[in-house]
Amino acid sequence: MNRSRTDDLLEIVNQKRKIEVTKLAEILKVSRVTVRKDLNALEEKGLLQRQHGYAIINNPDDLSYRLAQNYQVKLEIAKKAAELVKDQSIIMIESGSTCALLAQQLGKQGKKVTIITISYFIANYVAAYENLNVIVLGGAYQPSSQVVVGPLVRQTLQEFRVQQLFIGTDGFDLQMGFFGNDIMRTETVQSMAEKASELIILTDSSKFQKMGSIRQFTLAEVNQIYTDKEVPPAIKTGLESNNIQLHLV
Amino acid sequence: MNRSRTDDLLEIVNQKRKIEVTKLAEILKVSRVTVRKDLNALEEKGLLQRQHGYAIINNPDDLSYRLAQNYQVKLEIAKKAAELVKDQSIIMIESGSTCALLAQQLGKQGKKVTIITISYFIANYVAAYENLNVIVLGGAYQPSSQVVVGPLVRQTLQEFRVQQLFIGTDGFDLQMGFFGNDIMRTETVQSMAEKASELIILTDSSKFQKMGSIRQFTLAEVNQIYTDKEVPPAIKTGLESNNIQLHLV
DNA sequence: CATAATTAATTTCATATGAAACTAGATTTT
DNA sequence: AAAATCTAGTTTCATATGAAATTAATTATG
Repeated sequence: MNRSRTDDLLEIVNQKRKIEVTKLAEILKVSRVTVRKDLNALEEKGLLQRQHGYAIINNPDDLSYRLAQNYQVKLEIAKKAAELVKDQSIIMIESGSTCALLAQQLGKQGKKVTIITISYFIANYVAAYENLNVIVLGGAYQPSSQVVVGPLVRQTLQEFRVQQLFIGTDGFDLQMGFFGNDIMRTETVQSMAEKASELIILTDSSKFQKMGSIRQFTLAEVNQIYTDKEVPPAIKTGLESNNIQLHLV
Repeated sequence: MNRSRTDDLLEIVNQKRKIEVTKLAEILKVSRVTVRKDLNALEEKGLLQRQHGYAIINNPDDLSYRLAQNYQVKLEIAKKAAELVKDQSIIMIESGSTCALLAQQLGKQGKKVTIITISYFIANYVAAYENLNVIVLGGAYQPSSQVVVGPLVRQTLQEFRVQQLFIGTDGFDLQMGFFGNDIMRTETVQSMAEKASELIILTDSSKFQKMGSIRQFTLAEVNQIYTDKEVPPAIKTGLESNNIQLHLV
Protein backbone atom coordinates (compact mmCIF):
# COMPACT_ATOMS: atom_id res chain seq x y z
CA MET A 1 0.00 0.00 0.00
CA ASN A 2 2.97 2.30 0.27
CA ARG A 3 2.15 4.93 -2.25
CA SER A 4 3.97 4.37 -5.51
CA ARG A 5 4.87 6.83 -8.20
CA THR A 6 2.28 5.17 -10.41
CA ASP A 7 -0.41 6.01 -7.87
CA ASP A 8 0.62 9.66 -7.89
CA LEU A 9 0.66 9.61 -11.65
CA LEU A 10 -2.87 8.25 -11.85
CA GLU A 11 -4.10 10.75 -9.33
CA ILE A 12 -2.58 13.70 -11.16
CA VAL A 13 -3.99 12.58 -14.49
CA ASN A 14 -7.42 12.05 -12.96
CA GLN A 15 -7.33 15.48 -11.47
CA LYS A 16 -6.10 17.31 -14.56
CA ARG A 17 -8.12 15.22 -17.04
CA LYS A 18 -5.44 15.88 -19.68
CA ILE A 19 -1.79 16.63 -19.11
CA GLU A 20 1.50 16.66 -21.03
CA VAL A 21 3.98 13.87 -20.47
CA THR A 22 6.66 16.55 -20.12
CA LYS A 23 4.74 18.26 -17.33
CA LEU A 24 4.27 14.95 -15.51
CA ALA A 25 8.01 14.32 -15.70
CA GLU A 26 8.65 17.74 -14.15
CA ILE A 27 6.15 17.23 -11.34
CA LEU A 28 7.41 13.77 -10.45
CA LYS A 29 11.04 14.70 -11.02
CA VAL A 30 11.84 11.71 -13.21
CA SER A 31 12.80 11.47 -16.84
CA ARG A 32 10.18 11.54 -19.58
CA VAL A 33 11.12 8.01 -20.57
CA THR A 34 10.19 6.78 -17.10
CA VAL A 35 6.88 8.61 -17.18
CA ARG A 36 6.13 7.08 -20.56
CA LYS A 37 6.84 3.60 -19.25
CA ASP A 38 4.53 4.16 -16.30
CA LEU A 39 1.82 5.60 -18.51
CA ASN A 40 2.00 2.68 -20.90
CA ALA A 41 1.58 0.27 -17.98
CA LEU A 42 -1.45 2.20 -16.76
CA GLU A 43 -2.93 2.30 -20.24
CA GLU A 44 -2.43 -1.46 -20.43
CA LYS A 45 -4.55 -1.79 -17.29
CA GLY A 46 -7.21 0.40 -18.87
CA LEU A 47 -6.81 3.13 -16.27
CA LEU A 48 -6.04 5.96 -18.65
CA GLN A 49 -5.47 6.72 -22.30
CA ARG A 50 -2.49 8.01 -24.22
CA GLN A 51 -2.27 10.58 -26.94
CA HIS A 52 0.81 11.87 -28.66
CA GLY A 53 2.43 13.83 -25.85
CA TYR A 54 -0.45 13.55 -23.42
CA ALA A 55 -2.08 11.34 -20.85
CA ILE A 56 -5.86 11.66 -20.66
CA ILE A 57 -8.48 10.15 -18.39
CA ASN A 58 -11.12 7.81 -19.66
CA ASN A 59 -14.55 9.04 -20.59
CA PRO A 60 -16.18 9.81 -17.22
CA ASP A 61 -19.31 7.83 -18.02
CA ASP A 62 -17.18 4.84 -18.86
CA LEU A 63 -16.66 2.04 -16.40
CA SER A 64 -12.89 2.28 -16.89
CA TYR A 65 -13.06 5.79 -15.53
CA ARG A 66 -14.64 4.66 -12.29
CA LEU A 67 -12.07 1.91 -12.11
CA ALA A 68 -9.29 4.50 -12.07
CA GLN A 69 -10.80 6.33 -9.07
CA ASN A 70 -9.30 4.98 -5.84
CA TYR A 71 -7.86 2.10 -7.81
CA GLN A 72 -5.55 0.86 -5.06
CA VAL A 73 -8.27 0.86 -2.42
CA LYS A 74 -10.68 -0.92 -4.73
CA LEU A 75 -8.05 -3.50 -5.51
CA GLU A 76 -7.49 -4.23 -1.83
CA ILE A 77 -11.21 -4.55 -1.24
CA ALA A 78 -11.48 -6.94 -4.17
CA LYS A 79 -8.58 -9.05 -2.93
CA LYS A 80 -10.12 -9.35 0.51
CA ALA A 81 -13.55 -10.19 -0.85
CA ALA A 82 -12.08 -12.83 -3.14
CA GLU A 83 -11.20 -14.87 -0.07
CA LEU A 84 -14.90 -15.34 0.46
CA VAL A 85 -15.38 -17.14 -2.84
CA LYS A 86 -14.77 -20.87 -2.75
CA ASP A 87 -13.21 -22.89 -5.52
CA GLN A 88 -15.81 -24.53 -7.79
CA SER A 89 -18.55 -22.17 -6.68
CA ILE A 90 -21.13 -20.25 -8.67
CA ILE A 91 -21.57 -16.60 -7.77
CA MET A 92 -23.46 -13.60 -9.04
CA ILE A 93 -21.72 -10.32 -9.69
CA GLU A 94 -23.32 -7.03 -10.51
CA SER A 95 -21.71 -4.31 -12.59
CA GLY A 96 -19.61 -2.07 -10.31
CA SER A 97 -15.96 -1.34 -10.86
CA THR A 98 -14.90 -3.05 -7.63
CA CYS A 99 -16.91 -6.06 -8.74
CA ALA A 100 -14.84 -6.14 -11.92
CA LEU A 101 -11.68 -6.25 -9.83
CA LEU A 102 -13.14 -9.04 -7.73
CA ALA A 103 -13.74 -11.08 -10.85
CA GLN A 104 -10.20 -10.37 -11.99
CA GLN A 105 -8.79 -11.49 -8.64
CA LEU A 106 -10.68 -14.75 -8.84
CA GLY A 107 -9.23 -15.21 -12.28
CA LYS A 108 -5.69 -14.50 -11.13
CA GLN A 109 -6.02 -16.85 -8.20
CA GLY A 110 -6.87 -19.65 -10.58
CA LYS A 111 -10.06 -20.58 -8.78
CA LYS A 112 -12.59 -22.37 -10.92
CA VAL A 113 -15.62 -20.13 -10.57
CA THR A 114 -18.75 -19.58 -12.60
CA ILE A 115 -19.74 -15.94 -12.62
CA ILE A 116 -23.28 -14.92 -13.46
CA THR A 117 -23.43 -11.24 -14.30
CA ILE A 118 -25.31 -8.49 -16.10
CA SER A 119 -22.10 -6.75 -17.12
CA TYR A 120 -20.37 -7.25 -20.45
CA PHE A 121 -17.57 -5.11 -19.20
CA ILE A 122 -16.82 -7.71 -16.57
CA ALA A 123 -17.31 -10.57 -19.01
CA ASN A 124 -14.65 -9.04 -21.24
CA TYR A 125 -12.45 -7.88 -18.42
CA VAL A 126 -11.80 -11.46 -17.35
CA ALA A 127 -11.86 -13.00 -20.82
CA ALA A 128 -8.25 -14.15 -20.49
CA TYR A 129 -8.80 -16.39 -17.46
CA GLU A 130 -9.54 -19.94 -18.54
CA ASN A 131 -10.57 -20.91 -15.03
CA LEU A 132 -13.50 -18.50 -15.08
CA ASN A 133 -16.76 -19.34 -16.71
CA VAL A 134 -18.96 -16.35 -17.37
CA ILE A 135 -22.69 -16.40 -17.93
CA VAL A 136 -24.19 -13.12 -18.98
CA LEU A 137 -27.89 -12.64 -18.37
CA GLY A 138 -30.09 -11.44 -21.22
CA GLY A 139 -31.86 -8.10 -21.42
CA ALA A 140 -32.00 -4.61 -22.86
CA TYR A 141 -28.48 -3.35 -23.44
CA GLN A 142 -27.35 -0.08 -21.84
CA PRO A 143 -24.28 0.88 -23.85
CA SER A 144 -23.03 3.53 -21.42
CA SER A 145 -22.70 1.11 -18.54
CA GLN A 146 -22.26 -2.03 -20.69
CA VAL A 147 -24.96 -3.74 -18.72
CA VAL A 148 -28.18 -5.54 -19.53
CA VAL A 149 -31.32 -4.50 -17.66
CA GLY A 150 -35.07 -4.79 -17.69
CA PRO A 151 -37.79 -7.42 -17.54
CA LEU A 152 -35.94 -9.96 -19.64
CA VAL A 153 -33.17 -10.14 -17.05
CA ARG A 154 -35.68 -11.12 -14.42
CA GLN A 155 -36.99 -13.82 -16.67
CA THR A 156 -33.50 -15.14 -17.41
CA LEU A 157 -32.80 -15.26 -13.70
CA GLN A 158 -35.58 -17.82 -13.14
CA GLU A 159 -33.13 -20.60 -13.77
CA PHE A 160 -30.66 -19.60 -11.10
CA ARG A 161 -30.15 -19.83 -7.39
CA VAL A 162 -26.80 -18.99 -5.85
CA GLN A 163 -25.25 -18.44 -2.45
CA GLN A 164 -23.45 -15.13 -2.96
CA LEU A 165 -24.28 -11.92 -4.78
CA PHE A 166 -21.61 -9.23 -4.94
CA ILE A 167 -22.68 -5.69 -5.76
CA GLY A 168 -21.46 -2.12 -5.67
CA THR A 169 -23.45 0.89 -4.58
CA ASP A 170 -23.81 4.58 -5.44
CA GLY A 171 -24.90 6.10 -2.16
CA PHE A 172 -25.89 5.53 1.42
CA ASP A 173 -28.11 6.80 4.19
CA LEU A 174 -28.15 5.37 7.70
CA GLN A 175 -31.95 5.36 7.86
CA MET A 176 -32.78 4.23 4.36
CA GLY A 177 -29.84 2.05 3.43
CA PHE A 178 -28.11 1.82 0.04
CA PHE A 179 -28.90 3.74 -3.11
CA GLY A 180 -28.42 3.49 -6.85
CA ASN A 181 -28.54 6.24 -9.45
CA ASP A 182 -30.12 4.39 -12.34
CA ILE A 183 -33.64 3.06 -12.01
CA MET A 184 -33.28 0.22 -14.47
CA ARG A 185 -30.02 -0.97 -13.04
CA THR A 186 -31.18 -0.71 -9.44
CA GLU A 187 -34.31 -2.66 -10.21
CA THR A 188 -32.30 -5.31 -11.99
CA VAL A 189 -29.92 -5.74 -9.07
CA GLN A 190 -32.90 -6.18 -6.80
CA SER A 191 -34.09 -9.03 -9.01
CA MET A 192 -30.69 -10.61 -8.73
CA ALA A 193 -30.80 -10.35 -4.95
CA GLU A 194 -33.98 -12.43 -4.89
CA LYS A 195 -31.96 -15.29 -6.31
CA ALA A 196 -29.07 -15.14 -3.85
CA SER A 197 -28.89 -16.17 -0.21
CA GLU A 198 -26.25 -13.68 0.74
CA LEU A 199 -25.86 -10.05 -0.30
CA ILE A 200 -22.35 -8.65 -0.17
CA ILE A 201 -21.55 -5.03 -0.92
CA LEU A 202 -18.13 -3.97 -2.19
CA THR A 203 -17.50 -0.25 -2.10
CA ASP A 204 -14.84 2.28 -1.30
CA SER A 205 -15.85 4.33 1.73
CA SER A 206 -16.53 7.50 -0.26
CA LYS A 207 -19.97 6.19 -1.15
CA PHE A 208 -21.04 6.32 2.48
CA GLN A 209 -20.88 10.09 2.25
CA LYS A 210 -22.95 10.25 -0.89
CA MET A 211 -26.68 10.19 -1.44
CA GLY A 212 -28.34 8.43 -4.34
CA SER A 213 -31.74 8.72 -5.92
CA ILE A 214 -33.23 5.24 -5.88
CA ARG A 215 -33.21 2.95 -2.91
CA GLN A 216 -31.34 -0.20 -3.70
CA PHE A 217 -31.41 -2.17 -0.44
CA THR A 218 -32.35 -1.60 3.18
CA LEU A 219 -29.76 -2.37 5.82
CA ALA A 220 -31.70 -5.46 6.83
CA GLU A 221 -31.21 -6.95 3.38
CA VAL A 222 -27.41 -6.64 3.40
CA ASN A 223 -25.26 -9.38 4.88
CA GLN A 224 -21.68 -8.25 4.45
CA ILE A 225 -19.79 -5.14 3.43
CA TYR A 226 -16.20 -4.87 2.23
CA THR A 227 -14.86 -1.35 2.32
CA ASP A 228 -11.86 0.67 3.51
CA LYS A 229 -10.97 2.06 6.91
CA GLU A 230 -12.18 5.58 6.18
CA VAL A 231 -15.82 4.80 6.98
CA PRO A 232 -17.08 7.35 9.52
CA PRO A 233 -17.33 5.74 12.99
CA ALA A 234 -21.02 6.61 13.36
CA ILE A 235 -21.84 4.75 10.17
CA LYS A 236 -19.63 1.89 11.20
CA THR A 237 -21.53 1.31 14.44
CA GLY A 238 -24.81 1.86 12.65
CA LEU A 239 -24.01 -0.89 10.17
CA GLU A 240 -22.83 -3.28 12.83
CA SER A 241 -25.91 -2.76 14.96
CA ASN A 242 -27.86 -3.95 11.92
CA ASN A 243 -26.06 -7.27 11.98
CA ILE A 244 -23.96 -6.48 8.96
CA GLN A 245 -20.55 -8.09 8.89
CA LEU A 246 -18.09 -5.31 8.15
CA HIS A 247 -14.66 -5.96 6.61
CA LEU A 248 -12.24 -3.05 6.45
CA VAL A 249 -9.07 -3.08 4.38
CA MET B 1 -17.35 1.24 -55.15
CA ASN B 2 -14.55 2.52 -57.34
CA ARG B 3 -11.47 1.32 -55.59
CA SER B 4 -10.07 3.99 -53.31
CA ARG B 5 -6.59 4.39 -51.90
CA THR B 6 -7.97 3.42 -48.52
CA ASP B 7 -9.10 0.09 -49.94
CA ASP B 8 -5.60 -0.58 -51.27
CA LEU B 9 -4.15 0.43 -47.95
CA LEU B 10 -6.34 -1.98 -46.05
CA GLU B 11 -5.56 -4.77 -48.45
CA ILE B 12 -1.82 -4.27 -48.20
CA VAL B 13 -1.93 -4.15 -44.41
CA ASN B 14 -4.07 -7.28 -44.29
CA GLN B 15 -1.66 -9.07 -46.54
CA LYS B 16 1.53 -8.01 -44.77
CA ARG B 17 0.07 -8.22 -41.25
CA LYS B 18 2.52 -5.53 -40.13
CA ILE B 19 4.08 -2.81 -42.25
CA GLU B 20 5.89 0.50 -41.84
CA VAL B 21 4.06 3.72 -42.59
CA THR B 22 7.07 4.78 -44.63
CA LYS B 23 6.83 1.70 -46.78
CA LEU B 24 3.11 2.23 -47.34
CA ALA B 25 3.80 5.79 -48.48
CA GLU B 26 6.34 4.49 -50.98
CA ILE B 27 4.02 1.82 -52.36
CA LEU B 28 1.06 4.16 -52.72
CA LYS B 29 3.22 7.05 -53.88
CA VAL B 30 1.75 9.57 -51.49
CA SER B 31 3.27 11.47 -48.60
CA ARG B 32 3.61 9.88 -45.17
CA VAL B 33 1.24 12.45 -43.73
CA THR B 34 -1.48 11.27 -46.09
CA VAL B 35 -0.90 7.65 -45.22
CA ARG B 36 -1.11 8.51 -41.55
CA LYS B 37 -4.43 10.29 -42.05
CA ASP B 38 -5.82 7.30 -43.91
CA LEU B 39 -4.55 4.90 -41.28
CA ASN B 40 -6.08 6.93 -38.48
CA ALA B 41 -9.42 6.86 -40.27
CA LEU B 42 -9.20 3.10 -40.67
CA GLU B 43 -8.21 2.66 -37.05
CA GLU B 44 -11.23 4.76 -36.10
CA LYS B 45 -13.42 2.29 -37.98
CA GLY B 46 -11.76 -0.57 -36.12
CA LEU B 47 -10.28 -2.05 -39.30
CA LEU B 48 -6.65 -2.02 -38.21
CA GLN B 49 -4.38 -0.92 -35.41
CA ARG B 50 -1.58 1.59 -35.20
CA GLN B 51 1.80 1.35 -33.55
CA HIS B 52 4.58 3.92 -33.58
CA GLY B 53 5.67 3.75 -37.21
CA TYR B 54 3.55 0.76 -38.15
CA ALA B 55 0.11 -0.36 -39.20
CA ILE B 56 -0.88 -3.82 -37.99
CA ILE B 57 -3.90 -5.99 -38.58
CA ASN B 58 -6.29 -6.95 -35.84
CA ASN B 59 -5.97 -10.23 -34.01
CA PRO B 60 -7.18 -12.81 -36.56
CA ASP B 61 -9.59 -14.42 -34.12
CA ASP B 62 -11.13 -11.07 -33.44
CA LEU B 63 -14.35 -10.01 -35.10
CA SER B 64 -12.72 -6.74 -36.19
CA TYR B 65 -10.30 -8.77 -38.24
CA ARG B 66 -13.05 -10.47 -40.19
CA LEU B 67 -14.67 -7.08 -40.65
CA ALA B 68 -11.56 -5.86 -42.42
CA GLN B 69 -11.66 -8.70 -44.98
CA ASN B 70 -13.61 -7.65 -48.05
CA TYR B 71 -14.86 -4.65 -46.15
CA GLN B 72 -16.27 -2.80 -49.15
CA VAL B 73 -18.19 -5.81 -50.42
CA LYS B 74 -19.60 -6.52 -46.99
CA LEU B 75 -20.65 -2.91 -46.66
CA GLU B 76 -22.55 -3.05 -49.95
CA ILE B 77 -24.27 -6.26 -48.92
CA ALA B 78 -25.25 -4.70 -45.62
CA LYS B 79 -26.63 -1.59 -47.31
CA LYS B 80 -28.73 -3.64 -49.67
CA ALA B 81 -30.03 -5.89 -46.89
CA ALA B 82 -30.92 -2.87 -44.77
CA GLU B 83 -33.62 -2.00 -47.31
CA LEU B 84 -35.43 -5.11 -46.20
CA VAL B 85 -35.83 -3.90 -42.64
CA LYS B 86 -38.89 -1.76 -41.99
CA ASP B 87 -39.00 1.17 -39.65
CA GLN B 88 -40.37 0.24 -36.20
CA SER B 89 -39.65 -3.43 -36.71
CA ILE B 90 -38.04 -5.99 -34.44
CA ILE B 91 -35.40 -8.20 -36.00
CA MET B 92 -32.93 -10.83 -34.91
CA ILE B 93 -29.28 -10.60 -35.88
CA GLU B 94 -26.65 -13.22 -35.37
CA SER B 95 -22.98 -12.50 -34.85
CA GLY B 96 -21.27 -12.27 -38.25
CA SER B 97 -19.23 -9.31 -39.40
CA THR B 98 -21.65 -8.46 -42.23
CA CYS B 99 -24.45 -8.60 -39.68
CA ALA B 100 -22.59 -5.97 -37.67
CA LEU B 101 -22.49 -3.73 -40.72
CA LEU B 102 -26.19 -4.29 -41.30
CA ALA B 103 -26.91 -3.11 -37.76
CA GLN B 104 -24.71 -0.09 -38.35
CA GLN B 105 -26.53 0.77 -41.56
CA LEU B 106 -29.88 0.63 -39.80
CA GLY B 107 -28.44 2.96 -37.21
CA LYS B 108 -27.15 5.40 -39.81
CA GLN B 109 -30.44 5.40 -41.66
CA GLY B 110 -32.19 6.50 -38.50
CA LYS B 111 -34.72 3.70 -38.60
CA LYS B 112 -36.23 2.85 -35.25
CA VAL B 113 -35.42 -0.81 -34.96
CA THR B 114 -35.15 -3.24 -32.08
CA ILE B 115 -32.32 -5.69 -32.61
CA ILE B 116 -32.26 -8.97 -30.75
CA THR B 117 -28.81 -10.48 -30.88
CA ILE B 118 -26.34 -12.87 -29.27
CA SER B 119 -23.41 -10.61 -30.10
CA TYR B 120 -21.99 -8.17 -27.64
CA PHE B 121 -19.71 -6.93 -30.41
CA ILE B 122 -22.74 -5.79 -32.37
CA ALA B 123 -24.39 -4.33 -29.29
CA ASN B 124 -21.36 -2.11 -28.77
CA TYR B 125 -20.77 -1.47 -32.43
CA VAL B 126 -24.06 0.40 -32.70
CA ALA B 127 -24.02 1.90 -29.22
CA ALA B 128 -23.99 5.42 -30.64
CA TYR B 129 -27.28 5.16 -32.51
CA GLU B 130 -30.16 6.36 -30.37
CA ASN B 131 -32.71 4.99 -32.80
CA LEU B 132 -31.56 1.43 -32.24
CA ASN B 133 -32.68 -0.58 -29.29
CA VAL B 134 -30.55 -3.62 -28.63
CA ILE B 135 -31.58 -6.67 -26.66
CA VAL B 136 -28.80 -9.14 -25.99
CA LEU B 137 -29.84 -12.68 -25.19
CA GLY B 138 -28.41 -14.39 -22.12
CA GLY B 139 -26.04 -17.32 -22.10
CA ALA B 140 -22.50 -18.60 -21.67
CA TYR B 141 -20.05 -15.98 -22.85
CA GLN B 142 -17.52 -16.85 -25.54
CA PRO B 143 -14.88 -14.14 -25.23
CA SER B 144 -13.16 -14.87 -28.54
CA SER B 145 -16.27 -14.24 -30.59
CA GLN B 146 -17.96 -11.94 -28.06
CA VAL B 147 -21.11 -13.98 -28.31
CA VAL B 148 -23.39 -15.77 -25.86
CA VAL B 149 -24.24 -19.39 -26.56
CA GLY B 150 -25.70 -22.49 -25.00
CA PRO B 151 -28.90 -23.71 -23.39
CA LEU B 152 -29.65 -20.47 -21.61
CA VAL B 153 -29.93 -18.67 -24.93
CA ARG B 154 -32.61 -21.07 -26.02
CA GLN B 155 -34.49 -20.45 -22.82
CA THR B 156 -34.19 -16.67 -23.20
CA LEU B 157 -35.54 -16.96 -26.71
CA GLN B 158 -38.84 -18.39 -25.47
CA GLU B 159 -40.21 -14.87 -25.14
CA PHE B 160 -39.60 -13.87 -28.73
CA ARG B 161 -41.10 -14.28 -32.15
CA VAL B 162 -39.91 -12.15 -35.04
CA GLN B 163 -40.26 -11.92 -38.79
CA GLN B 164 -36.64 -11.70 -39.89
CA LEU B 165 -33.43 -13.36 -38.78
CA PHE B 166 -30.18 -12.20 -40.39
CA ILE B 167 -27.17 -14.47 -40.17
CA GLY B 168 -23.73 -15.03 -41.64
CA THR B 169 -22.21 -18.34 -42.59
CA ASP B 170 -18.81 -20.04 -42.65
CA GLY B 171 -19.14 -22.49 -45.51
CA PHE B 172 -21.39 -24.00 -48.13
CA ASP B 173 -22.11 -27.17 -50.05
CA LEU B 174 -24.74 -27.48 -52.75
CA GLN B 175 -26.04 -30.79 -51.40
CA MET B 176 -25.89 -30.13 -47.68
CA GLY B 177 -26.44 -26.39 -47.45
CA PHE B 178 -24.74 -23.95 -45.10
CA PHE B 179 -22.09 -24.67 -42.48
CA GLY B 180 -20.69 -23.19 -39.32
CA ASN B 181 -17.33 -23.83 -37.67
CA ASP B 182 -18.28 -23.64 -34.02
CA ILE B 183 -20.71 -26.16 -32.57
CA MET B 184 -22.07 -23.97 -29.83
CA ARG B 185 -22.59 -21.01 -32.07
CA THR B 186 -24.15 -23.04 -34.85
CA GLU B 187 -26.55 -24.67 -32.45
CA THR B 188 -27.48 -21.32 -30.98
CA VAL B 189 -28.23 -19.84 -34.38
CA GLN B 190 -30.48 -22.80 -35.10
CA SER B 191 -32.43 -22.01 -31.94
CA MET B 192 -32.81 -18.44 -33.12
CA ALA B 193 -34.11 -19.63 -36.48
CA GLU B 194 -36.95 -21.46 -34.76
CA LYS B 195 -38.20 -18.11 -33.55
CA ALA B 196 -38.10 -16.32 -36.89
CA SER B 197 -40.39 -16.63 -39.91
CA GLU B 198 -37.75 -15.69 -42.43
CA LEU B 199 -34.10 -16.69 -42.59
CA ILE B 200 -31.81 -14.31 -44.46
CA ILE B 201 -28.14 -15.02 -45.04
CA LEU B 202 -25.62 -12.22 -45.55
CA THR B 203 -22.26 -13.34 -46.82
CA ASP B 204 -19.53 -12.38 -49.24
CA SER B 205 -19.30 -14.91 -52.04
CA SER B 206 -16.00 -16.38 -50.85
CA LYS B 207 -17.90 -18.55 -48.36
CA PHE B 208 -19.57 -20.43 -51.18
CA GLN B 209 -16.19 -21.91 -52.03
CA LYS B 210 -15.48 -22.97 -48.45
CA MET B 211 -16.51 -26.01 -46.50
CA GLY B 212 -17.40 -25.91 -42.82
CA SER B 213 -17.63 -28.57 -40.17
CA ILE B 214 -21.11 -28.33 -38.70
CA ARG B 215 -24.25 -28.07 -40.75
CA GLN B 216 -26.05 -24.86 -39.99
CA PHE B 217 -29.05 -24.89 -42.33
CA THR B 218 -30.30 -26.88 -45.31
CA LEU B 219 -31.17 -24.97 -48.46
CA ALA B 220 -34.84 -25.54 -47.78
CA GLU B 221 -34.61 -23.58 -44.55
CA VAL B 222 -33.12 -20.47 -46.14
CA ASN B 223 -35.38 -17.79 -47.60
CA GLN B 224 -33.09 -15.08 -48.91
CA ILE B 225 -29.39 -14.57 -49.55
CA TYR B 226 -27.53 -11.29 -49.96
CA THR B 227 -24.09 -11.71 -51.48
CA ASP B 228 -21.86 -10.32 -54.24
CA LYS B 229 -21.72 -11.03 -57.95
CA GLU B 230 -18.79 -13.43 -57.74
CA VAL B 231 -20.97 -16.42 -56.82
CA PRO B 232 -20.18 -19.28 -59.23
CA PRO B 233 -23.02 -19.65 -61.76
CA ALA B 234 -23.61 -23.31 -60.86
CA ILE B 235 -24.20 -22.39 -57.25
CA LYS B 236 -26.36 -19.49 -58.30
CA THR B 237 -28.75 -21.69 -60.26
CA GLY B 238 -28.63 -24.31 -57.52
CA LEU B 239 -29.77 -21.78 -54.95
CA GLU B 240 -32.48 -20.39 -57.15
CA SER B 241 -33.87 -23.81 -57.94
CA ASN B 242 -34.32 -24.19 -54.18
CA ASN B 243 -36.62 -21.19 -54.08
CA ILE B 244 -34.08 -18.96 -52.43
CA GLN B 245 -34.34 -15.31 -53.30
CA LEU B 246 -30.86 -14.22 -54.33
CA HIS B 247 -29.70 -10.60 -54.15
CA LEU B 248 -26.36 -9.75 -55.71
CA VAL B 249 -24.53 -6.46 -55.14
C1' DC C 1 -17.36 31.79 -67.76
C1' DA C 2 -14.78 33.48 -63.98
C1' DT C 3 -14.22 33.60 -59.25
C1' DA C 4 -14.91 32.01 -54.77
C1' DA C 5 -15.01 28.25 -51.69
C1' DT C 6 -14.10 23.46 -50.50
C1' DT C 7 -11.39 19.61 -50.42
C1' DA C 8 -7.20 16.73 -50.83
C1' DA C 9 -2.58 16.29 -50.45
C1' DT C 10 2.13 18.23 -49.49
C1' DT C 11 5.87 20.53 -47.09
C1' DT C 12 7.81 22.13 -43.02
C1' DC C 13 8.80 22.16 -38.25
C1' DA C 14 9.00 21.54 -33.37
C1' DT C 15 8.20 17.91 -30.37
C1' DA C 16 7.21 12.95 -28.92
C1' DT C 17 8.47 8.31 -29.37
C1' DG C 18 10.70 3.63 -28.78
C1' DA C 19 15.04 1.24 -28.83
C1' DA C 20 19.38 0.61 -27.07
C1' DA C 21 23.23 1.47 -24.49
C1' DC C 22 24.51 3.03 -20.03
C1' DT C 23 24.65 3.90 -14.83
C1' DA C 24 23.77 3.36 -10.02
C1' DG C 25 21.71 0.71 -6.38
C1' DA C 26 19.96 -3.33 -4.52
C1' DT C 27 19.88 -8.29 -4.19
C1' DT C 28 21.63 -12.74 -4.82
C1' DT C 29 25.35 -16.07 -5.31
C1' DT C 30 29.56 -17.97 -4.17
C1' DA D 1 32.92 -9.69 1.55
C1' DA D 2 33.57 -9.80 -3.41
C1' DA D 3 31.58 -10.84 -7.65
C1' DA D 4 27.67 -11.46 -10.36
C1' DT D 5 23.04 -10.57 -11.48
C1' DC D 6 18.93 -7.91 -11.48
C1' DT D 7 16.21 -3.68 -11.35
C1' DA D 8 14.93 1.03 -11.98
C1' DG D 9 16.00 4.80 -14.00
C1' DT D 10 18.67 7.83 -17.40
C1' DT D 11 20.86 9.50 -21.66
C1' DT D 12 21.24 9.45 -26.39
C1' DC D 13 19.70 9.01 -30.97
C1' DA D 14 17.35 8.15 -35.21
C1' DT D 15 12.77 8.23 -36.55
C1' DA D 16 7.59 9.11 -36.15
C1' DT D 17 4.14 12.30 -35.04
C1' DG D 18 0.53 16.07 -35.19
C1' DA D 19 -0.19 20.88 -36.23
C1' DA D 20 -0.07 24.48 -39.33
C1' DA D 21 0.89 26.70 -43.41
C1' DT D 22 1.01 25.99 -48.47
C1' DT D 23 -0.27 24.41 -52.90
C1' DA D 24 -3.15 21.97 -56.26
C1' DA D 25 -7.43 20.36 -57.77
C1' DT D 26 -12.28 20.09 -57.64
C1' DT D 27 -16.84 21.88 -56.95
C1' DA D 28 -20.20 25.74 -56.16
C1' DT D 29 -21.83 30.22 -57.03
C1' DG D 30 -22.72 34.77 -59.05
